[in-house]
Amino acid sequence: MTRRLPRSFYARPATEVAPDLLGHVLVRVLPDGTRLAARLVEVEAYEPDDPGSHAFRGMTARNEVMFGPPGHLYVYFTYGVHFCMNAVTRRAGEGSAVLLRAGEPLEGLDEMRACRGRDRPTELCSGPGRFTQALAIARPENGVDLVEGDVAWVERGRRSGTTAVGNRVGVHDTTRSWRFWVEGDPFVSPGRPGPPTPKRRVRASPPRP
DNA sequence: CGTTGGATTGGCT
DNA sequence: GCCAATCCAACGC
Repeated sequence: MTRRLPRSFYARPATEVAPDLLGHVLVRVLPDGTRLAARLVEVEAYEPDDPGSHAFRGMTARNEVMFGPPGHLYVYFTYGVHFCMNAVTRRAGEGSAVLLRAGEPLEGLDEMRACRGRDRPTELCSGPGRFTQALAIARPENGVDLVEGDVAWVERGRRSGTTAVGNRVGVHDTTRSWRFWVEGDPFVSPGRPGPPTPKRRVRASPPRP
């Protein structure tokens, strides 16, 4: 039996692949052979007809990997400081991916600490920018094959806990609740302004005294 | 061609 | 709670 998730796993809508990824293990092998691993606990889906997606306005040099075949890593640079990584989903030409937002460190914690400059396990892979930094994933890793390559892949892991659903972080769209995480898992990212669970609509403020 | 702001984070007021 | 860091795609003129 093989532990690695096959191409067919990724060749589905991101909204299906995303929750299914929770519990599986992202493995990253550094150039020197060091193996790092983290259990996925928080992801977000980005679909073709989705204004919040980089792919929404068509293919560009930046997002071309998103339009390639499924099972590849789409890495992009943001805020002039950080990298974020995604697993490409659906079929070539469609433009869809799952953002890997957080993981529980399993192997290579000291290497991750060196990359991150932090010690606490919850500060290693809990957040999309942190996650890529901990695994030493940046521009050179954009486009790597997660199914046949030897740089990074996803192995089958055990599903545990309940899957929670909410709005995506930093995406101003309350109609697509495509963020998925393991309920109560301590390695889920803090999500700055507070985890974007479905927002309540607030009524006009009451009369002042 | 200039401006704006983002699938973020960490440090400081 | 606020903001700087620091690149670049998207959009307006």
